[in-house]
Amino acid sequence: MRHYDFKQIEEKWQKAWDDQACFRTDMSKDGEKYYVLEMFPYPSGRIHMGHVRNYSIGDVVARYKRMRGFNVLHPMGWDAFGLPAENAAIKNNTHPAKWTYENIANMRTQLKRLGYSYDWDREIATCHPKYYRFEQEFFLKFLEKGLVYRKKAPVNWCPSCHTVLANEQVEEGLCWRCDSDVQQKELSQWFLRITDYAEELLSALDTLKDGWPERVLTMQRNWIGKSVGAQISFKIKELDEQIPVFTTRPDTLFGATFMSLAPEHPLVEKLIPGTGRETEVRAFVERVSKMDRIVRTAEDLEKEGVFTGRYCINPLTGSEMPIYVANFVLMGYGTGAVMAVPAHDQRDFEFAAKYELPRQVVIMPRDGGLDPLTMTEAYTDPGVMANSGKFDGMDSEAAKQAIIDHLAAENMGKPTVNYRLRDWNISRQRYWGAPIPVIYCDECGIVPVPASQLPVELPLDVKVNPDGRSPLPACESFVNVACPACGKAARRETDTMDTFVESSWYFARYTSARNEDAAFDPAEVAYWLPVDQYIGGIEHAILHLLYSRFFVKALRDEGYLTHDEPFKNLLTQGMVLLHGSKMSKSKGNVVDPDEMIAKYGADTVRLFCLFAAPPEKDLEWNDKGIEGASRFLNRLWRLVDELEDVLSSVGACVRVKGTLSQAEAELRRKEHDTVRRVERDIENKFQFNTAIAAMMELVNTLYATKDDLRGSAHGPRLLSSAISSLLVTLSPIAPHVCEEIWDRMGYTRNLAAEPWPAYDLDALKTDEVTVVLQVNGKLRSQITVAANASQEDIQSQAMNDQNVSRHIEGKTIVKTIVIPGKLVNVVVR
RNA sequence: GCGGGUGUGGCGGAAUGGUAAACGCAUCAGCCUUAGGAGCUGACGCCUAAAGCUUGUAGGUUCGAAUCCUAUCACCCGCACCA
Repeated sequence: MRHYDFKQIEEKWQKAWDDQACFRTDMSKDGEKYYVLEMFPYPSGRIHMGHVRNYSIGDVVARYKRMRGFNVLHPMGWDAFGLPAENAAIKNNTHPAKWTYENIANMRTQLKRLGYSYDWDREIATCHPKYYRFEQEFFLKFLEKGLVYRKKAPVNWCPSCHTVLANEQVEEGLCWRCDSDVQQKELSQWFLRITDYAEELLSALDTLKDGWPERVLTMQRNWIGKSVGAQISFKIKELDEQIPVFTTRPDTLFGATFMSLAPEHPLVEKLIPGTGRETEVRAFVERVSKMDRIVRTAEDLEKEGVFTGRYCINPLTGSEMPIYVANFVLMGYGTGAVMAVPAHDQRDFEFAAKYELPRQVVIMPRDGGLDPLTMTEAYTDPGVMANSGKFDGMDSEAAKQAIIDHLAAENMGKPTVNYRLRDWNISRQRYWGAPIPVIYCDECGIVPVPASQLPVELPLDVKVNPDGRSPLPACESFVNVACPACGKAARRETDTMDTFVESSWYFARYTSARNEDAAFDPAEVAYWLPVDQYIGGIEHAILHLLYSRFFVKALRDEGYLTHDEPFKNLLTQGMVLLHGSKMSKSKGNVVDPDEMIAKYGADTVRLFCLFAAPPEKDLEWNDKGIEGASRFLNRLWRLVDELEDVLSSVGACVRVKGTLSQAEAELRRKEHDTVRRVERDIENKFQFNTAIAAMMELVNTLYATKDDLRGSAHGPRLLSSAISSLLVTLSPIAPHVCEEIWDRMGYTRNLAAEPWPAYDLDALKTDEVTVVLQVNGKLRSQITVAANASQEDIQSQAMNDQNVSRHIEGKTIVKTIVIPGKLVNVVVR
């Protein structure tokens, strides 16, 4: 009796796979390509259970696809720039680079201990100059093309991180990383023109609908936020100015009775001089702009405003509309100005009621009955045009276009599509990031770093400031540089790029990870992309996935790539919970993977993560549950141990010929049925939990039959065959223990290189089947009949069944439904 | 408010419209053992003598519904004064 020494076994096979370069990938290999990728980790120091789950799912896919004959690319790397390195450097008085590379070394060891089948030759770290030099190259290409630009704009500022944030990194007014209150600040920053791709990013979501979860598509759709409408210009009375307005309801233009501007609107300062209302308006703007962001954007905030003293002209009615500044109008959406239609917009309705502004009904419900004087809320549905001049009587939906056409002809407006999506601010006032490759020259202005001077390396001989401010502006050797254009003294940009830029193209870099001359080898990248299966957490539904989609399109248009989308299929795995909440250090509810591996072994940890829940659902960690997983592998181990004499007597690669006894046929059937079920469950949405359940059943069957079969005519070979099939199908999930048993059974080739077994449909056939008998759809009995029994035969047997006849006695048989091999339903009245 | 999703034993979860609760955890009983936090065998939704009842709730379609449709409730997630 040999003990299941998982530690020794796992070390042995990890070394063997490594020594034989089992998982090195090569484009020239046979088979259809398959690129499976898990979201790469931030090197925070140690892996957590979420990583283990994510990478275990990916590894099963990779190993399974390899066994199915695919040429599989399965790489791993490190999202290595970012704030935590700086914070840790401050705390531990070290350097972010040292901290990061040490963490990478630690975590790489941890991942190797789990036996993942990565091609480690393609490993990348985004903080390495050989990685980010290509990012700088992209930046310069984008700059040349105008896809990246610099502008002074109000930006999201996190006072705690001392840096700006992209809109996507602000969650409910708080910094996504540290939960600090985000402030607005006016700064000159670099922006990527992601809005140029808004329409394609939206419409191409349709091409992903078979491979991406619905809710991720919906979140992206909402985030892009397309609205179709019109831009309309309102002339200001007594001033040579116009107010452009975006509206989705041009059909209500005749009902626009006043104008609302955002407090930050630049026109406000132009409007108020000479009206005698400067003090009041400025006080209001001041008060609103000082309000806490969360309070101000709360929905139940009372709608307030102040009259500016100016009027604009309704382009259709010619009537004067008072211009208000209103607290609910957002500068960041549309044009920051809203034409107010109290009768047909609830916010305008409330605002008008408060300030006693006129209300004009211009859309009537189809069944009439809308009284402007007694209405208690805005009527926002479509209807029939009224009080709208020549448009009266028209369907309001049709009138939208008609009014836009009319305005366009009069040069007062145009059809417009508005997006919620804003350009991506990629400047960060932090040290540990990729330098933005531009130089500021007093003579020449903004000068791109010449491509020949790339990479602009991040200087490592600096010390991070205890207050978190970037040390780069004070780093003379970095900042001071000769202008590439005129040669005079100039200064480098000291902002670095948002780390989401690095993660927007890493999946493509894996295809050419060691190429120092180009970001991507054209043949390699064309062969491998898109990623066939991407796996990661739902938290990246917008940020990373939207940016990556944008980057692929932008790089495509620069000629780097030929694909439109990066990720063909997306699996968003659930979180790993302990006691109902996400594991986190601060909550103190963390299960350490290393401890679990030491206690149960990597195979057991992998098995549990895959068995406890389907991949998309949250997984509740359960200390008893992992013991169950451990018990299963031990049971398998003991089974083979107990059968060692039998197995060694038949050797490897057995074939079974001849007529089988019933018990023998039953085991053979179970073997093939298990292969069929495991294959089906993996192919169908990666349902590893039910695949494992099927394999557990096979082990149970083997235990139940082994003593009878070890002495039967074909028993030994059937037992050997069933165990072999079990090992092959279980090996993607628990690779080490399977390799070890496989080896002990006398097979010489590595299990990792073994093809997936084919199940035999003939073996699945049975002589007899159980047929369920129902009366009026209710289960009454069951009978066993020959598998080839005729419909009539089954029906007559069913009628003769005692339980059935008891329930149909004295009643009229209306009809009888017979599903061959399954059930009989007798309908009586 | 808009959009997406989920409701099944004590727990995690299974069920191409066809025997609800596979597989596992927990629990209980028995066996084995000097001992066991090991292993083996079995029981395990509710109510039961039988019948009957059971997939959040109420309807519907169907010979037959956890599964399809309608309504409703609860919970989770995303966006949100978006003009």
